[in-house]
Amino acid sequence: MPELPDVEVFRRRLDATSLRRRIVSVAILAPELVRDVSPRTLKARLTGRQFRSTRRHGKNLFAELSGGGALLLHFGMTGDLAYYHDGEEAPRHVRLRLDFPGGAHLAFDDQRKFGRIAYVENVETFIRNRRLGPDPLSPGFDLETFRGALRKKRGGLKAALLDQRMLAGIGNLYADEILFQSGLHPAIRIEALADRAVRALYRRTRHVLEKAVAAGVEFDRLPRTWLLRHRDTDRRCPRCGDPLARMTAGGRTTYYCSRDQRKGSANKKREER
DNA sequence: AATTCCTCCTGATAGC
DNA sequence: TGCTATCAGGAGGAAT
Repeated sequence: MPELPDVEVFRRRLDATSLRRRIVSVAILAPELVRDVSPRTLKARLTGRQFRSTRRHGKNLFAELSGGGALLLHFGMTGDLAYYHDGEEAPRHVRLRLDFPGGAHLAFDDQRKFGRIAYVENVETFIRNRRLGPDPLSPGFDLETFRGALRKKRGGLKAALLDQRMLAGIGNLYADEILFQSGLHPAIRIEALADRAVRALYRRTRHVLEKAVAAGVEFDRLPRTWLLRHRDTDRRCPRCGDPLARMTAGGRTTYYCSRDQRKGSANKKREER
């Protein structure tokens, strides 16, 4: 589930609940999710410390520790970050649990166990080594940065949007949404994009991600004019009412409107809102 | 370099 | 009701 907007919501949740509180104990319930360090080392790095600040790059959440280093969480397909107290219902698939004084807990929940838990010494180094592309909601993400990212890739547009080395943070749902709002076909070749299309794509990328964050990723609060309100319900284009087309792009199920999302430059200009 | 396929894991749902 | 097949908001690796 978690794409950039979800992870941003998790980050804010961590900020609102768990900063500057002593981690009194740590439970690693799924040691196989721990990467790069041993579960034992991770536990030692966390116990007795506190989180000083958080950062996010794409779908990666970093909780920076007092005394250096950071806990890295990647949420895979089904990850969630929950905060709860003793007596409240705990999430069902807790893989990592941090305990704070007074019976408060921060839990990494992940049904399918595709998530990752790690300790990183330096956030910048991690991002560089991973070759992650720029984060579309970071302050420096301007049109030129976007153009630069696109230049590194060729081939199908949606597959490129999903590539975390081109841009970090876009997943299957938001890729479809961005393409829909940009009026671009998922399989259009990057090298065939007109400059006007590149600019629309840039604007829509930021718009979609910002609005999703602002809505707290509650789909009910997003406009019905958005594709993602329809892909699991009536499967009709909110713009023209046609049934949505379905294809595979970048190895993922893709919904789009074959009337409103074209490969050529024949699109008539439009932007909602 | 791009594309396709497979794999990791668990659960919900559709179809028979 | 019970069974099986399919699918799922991620991503890394292998083969072509």
